[in-house]
Amino acid sequence: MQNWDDLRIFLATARAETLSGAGRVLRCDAATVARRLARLEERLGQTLFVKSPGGYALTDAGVRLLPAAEAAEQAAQAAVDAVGDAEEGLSGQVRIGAPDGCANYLLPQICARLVRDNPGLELQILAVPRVVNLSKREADLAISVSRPSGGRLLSQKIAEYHLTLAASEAYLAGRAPILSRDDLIGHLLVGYIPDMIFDAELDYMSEAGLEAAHVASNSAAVQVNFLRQGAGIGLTHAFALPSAPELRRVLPDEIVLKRSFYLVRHADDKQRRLLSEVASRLAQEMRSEIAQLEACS
Amino acid sequence: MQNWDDLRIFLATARAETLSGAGRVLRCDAATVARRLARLEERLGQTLFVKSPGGYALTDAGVRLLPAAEAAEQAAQAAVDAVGDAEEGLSGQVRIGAPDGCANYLLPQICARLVRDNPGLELQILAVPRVVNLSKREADLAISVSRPSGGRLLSQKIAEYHLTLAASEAYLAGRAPILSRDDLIGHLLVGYIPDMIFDAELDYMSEAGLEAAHVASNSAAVQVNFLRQGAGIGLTHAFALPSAPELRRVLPDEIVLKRSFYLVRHADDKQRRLLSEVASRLAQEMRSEIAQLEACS
DNA sequence: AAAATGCTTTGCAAAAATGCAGAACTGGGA
DNA sequence: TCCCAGTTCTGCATTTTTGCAAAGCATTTT
Repeated sequence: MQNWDDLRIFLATARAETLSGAGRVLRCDAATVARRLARLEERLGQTLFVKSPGGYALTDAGVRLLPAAEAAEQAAQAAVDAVGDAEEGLSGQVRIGAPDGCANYLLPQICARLVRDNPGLELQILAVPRVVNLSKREADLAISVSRPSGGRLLSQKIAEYHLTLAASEAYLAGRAPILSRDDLIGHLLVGYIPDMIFDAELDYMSEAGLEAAHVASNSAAVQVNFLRQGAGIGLTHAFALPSAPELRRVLPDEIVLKRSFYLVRHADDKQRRLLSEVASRLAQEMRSEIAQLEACS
Repeated sequence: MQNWDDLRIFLATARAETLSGAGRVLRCDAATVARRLARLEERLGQTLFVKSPGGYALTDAGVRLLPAAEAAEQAAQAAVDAVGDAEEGLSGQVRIGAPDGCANYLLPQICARLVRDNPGLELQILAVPRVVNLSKREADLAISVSRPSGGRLLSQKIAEYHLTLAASEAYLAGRAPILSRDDLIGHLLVGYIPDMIFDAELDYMSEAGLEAAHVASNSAAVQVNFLRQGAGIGLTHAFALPSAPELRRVLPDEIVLKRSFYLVRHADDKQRRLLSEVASRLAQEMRSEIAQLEACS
């Protein structure tokens, strides 16, 4: 292998499945990516991608090459880890994928504390309305509402949290008090867009025995903002309520759903001290943050 | 890590311990090596080498980086292996280190056959008057006369061979026939340079009860050429005799030393199909070659 | 059907990396 | 003592690589 760096370009392209996509993550022009891939193919004497205006797709030889390129990525990561954090403090970059409720109401303050305490640390929050694809390296760490199914992934349960019905004071003021489940009939419901529920755990409404939402979003944060605007009643994360003072719990004792956050990471990353440290502190901080936020509402 | 290829330069320099040495194996200028190392150090924010006109020596950070760079090398090798040998035939480059007796009288014909049968294959024979350093990647495979002591090395016994006393017809013709060990007294002896014996297994002479050599070389092949020129009597590889028709065995039944060749390779290379294949064919060919050559003399 | 959006490919100018040659330096041997 | 062989370092010409912009294509949207 004459130039190990071409493996980096190959890997990015295999993941992005497109020259321009690879160029974005590599911070270079698509033309450069194309030329370096061409060089790699020439040197290996094998065509690695089938090229089309729709993108680049791996050939058989390409998929054979993939694991080796991933191993090289591991090594490169290990390299920066090896020289980086010899002394105290965490340093480096880690990207955390999370469902948007968590990303909006928990991670900002937690990550802020973490980077304040570790000047060399760089955290990125990737809020995605779907389960984040760790295998494609969209993120180093992912927070999920269920254990991952398969793949070479490690998962650990972080914390439990609760969902509760809530609505704005303004909305409730103009209507009859809600004292039992039956009083919910006729109310506007805020919830998920049914066919965009990417994880069965998010199907709150049917579990709570509620009908489909009248006002819906794929984003938990948007739903909260609906509620704040008085759009109706909806199930939201209890830990989101303190940041929305105009919201009141509805039937807090009757309707309570319990969920858990899981932290999942790639099995190959087990050795990476930085990730292990961030993961453990993240879990710890999330536990206390949830406990505190849920208590004060 | 912005450029994985810099790890390649780093690794070569760490092994060569000198910019110019690294430049030679990398086939590029020393200045280039220096500049790329400087870039790598800058990007990692750590100084990797202490520079002196005597060469480059690893710093602490450098030795921490070393295993990661080696892992990257593994991955790069796996990459070329992955795409290279999908179909029939072996292809790629493998360098075989061997003591010079083996390198001269066995490997040439064996390797010639191997490359003839596998057009994509490229074999290099590294004849060294010492034990070849696999850890520094001087060779992919090594043939040795003893099992390696330590390190992450795998070894397998290939074949037994024999050493016998021999001298040229011309030399013997002018002297009294040698019928017993005692008749050797007064003869000129050809052997190894005592203080250049790099492996105890090569200390034939003392084992055979012979005194120090009058004419010596560190090379078994040179010793054979001494014998062919009628310089005296010496212990040589039985398999070398067929290629030297003017040599005759001396006391063939009384003095016979038995030795073995071992094939040793790096433990990290266990996965590399090409190396495994070459190793096994090499062992097989050497066995039959030795048997054949020793028989016809 | 036509426009528009995403992609790849290509040509060209700018930027970066490389090789070369020479200078400066060090250590070892006659 | 001087010299020699080995190294690293530096400036410059050349080659290579890169980014940009335009062009070409397929697919989807209007």
